Amino acid sequence: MKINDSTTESNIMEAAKRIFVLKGFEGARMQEIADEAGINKALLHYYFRSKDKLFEAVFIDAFVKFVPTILITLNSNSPLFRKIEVFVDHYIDVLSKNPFIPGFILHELGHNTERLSKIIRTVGLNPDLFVEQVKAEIEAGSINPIDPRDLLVNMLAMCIFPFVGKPILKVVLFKNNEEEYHEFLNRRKIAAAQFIINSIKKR
Amino acid sequence: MKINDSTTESNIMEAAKRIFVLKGFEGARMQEIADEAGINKALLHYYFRSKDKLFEAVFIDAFVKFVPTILITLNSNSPLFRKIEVFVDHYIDVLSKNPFIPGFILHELGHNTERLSKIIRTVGLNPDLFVEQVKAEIEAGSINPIDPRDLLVNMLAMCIFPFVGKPILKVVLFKNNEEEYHEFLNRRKIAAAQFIINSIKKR
DNA sequence: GTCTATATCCAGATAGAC
DNA sequence: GTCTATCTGGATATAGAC
Repeated sequence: MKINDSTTESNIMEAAKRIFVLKGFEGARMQEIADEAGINKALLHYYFRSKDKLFEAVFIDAFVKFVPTILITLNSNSPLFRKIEVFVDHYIDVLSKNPFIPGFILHELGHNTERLSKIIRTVGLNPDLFVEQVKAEIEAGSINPIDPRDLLVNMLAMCIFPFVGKPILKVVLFKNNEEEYHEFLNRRKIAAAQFIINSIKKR
Repeated sequence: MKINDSTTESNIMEAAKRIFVLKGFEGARMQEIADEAGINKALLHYYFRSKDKLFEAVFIDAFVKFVPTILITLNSNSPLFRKIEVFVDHYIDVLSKNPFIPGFILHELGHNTERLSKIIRTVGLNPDLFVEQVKAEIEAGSINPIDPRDLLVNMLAMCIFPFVGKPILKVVLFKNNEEEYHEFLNRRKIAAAQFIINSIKKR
């Protein structure tokens, strides 16, 4: 495991991550990354041979740091409703601190499917445990029938969409007011979980 | 109103839309657009002065053609549950035929907020009627209490996320199998509406 | 390891013939 | 209106001194 000392290499990685995440691969400039890291372009190429290589390093790092730590809550052994509450709360919390990550990952993944999708497989995201848990609840008759994968997609959608959709939501629903948008996000930590649970709860 | 004859100008617009939507502003090349339109670069600049101008024309066109025609179902005078069903069905249907549009609009909007957000305001998306309808239902006691804006966000999220999240969903949930992903989308036209209605329905 | 200077390439934009 | 040829700027990448 690599330690994140304050070496030049990790400086570059952090700077590159900020720029790439904000502007995307095509939009980012090596000059800008160099400036952000407080060094010059030549040094970027000394540490990472090319823009492509630097990007790939950054993308893998961002992906691995994010997606699994979030999905890990799915593999806990909490009861389903509690798990949903924790998942939504935790997910929205993490994304609030890194609001541009989901757009970044989804955009780059969508424009480099072949090259980057093997990264996903390498990380090995496994929803099986969650799927089984939901199936068990359905068979036990404690929740309404639903395809477990649909449920998972819904949970992801409810958490991620407010961030990728921010520019349009802010204008259309929140008078372009950053404050109102943030209140919305805070409410959402509870409201979204409630919405999901309400839908599958047997009453 | 402009008629879409098969003039050179509209040829360019259509070609540019395909390329821009697929690759984004930064990723698109004027050469590629020219090839797609079966003409040469110089002619692009003859009709639209610059890449910026061409992009803006394309973006406005895509935005205006899409967003309002979808949100129009929100302003019909159907009863709420029926409205949700129609909205979800119609929305997913339209997006299935134009799967890259939401990612395109959201990405570009997020990277050009100042410049493009006035376009949103110009189009004038107005959720007031829907908001009032939901409020009325809540006061009448026919659905569970919910912030109408939250409900709208949830509806959008349930429809849009499967498309922007396709690359990751396909790998993680559908064995990288395009066929399975499409079955998922088809199920979803009904399942998503059901999920939403279940959540707010009083029982 | 880090810098300055430079090479190389490519994309957007223009000139000008037809 | 449409083309070929060309200009120009900017971005990635390399050479080579320190």
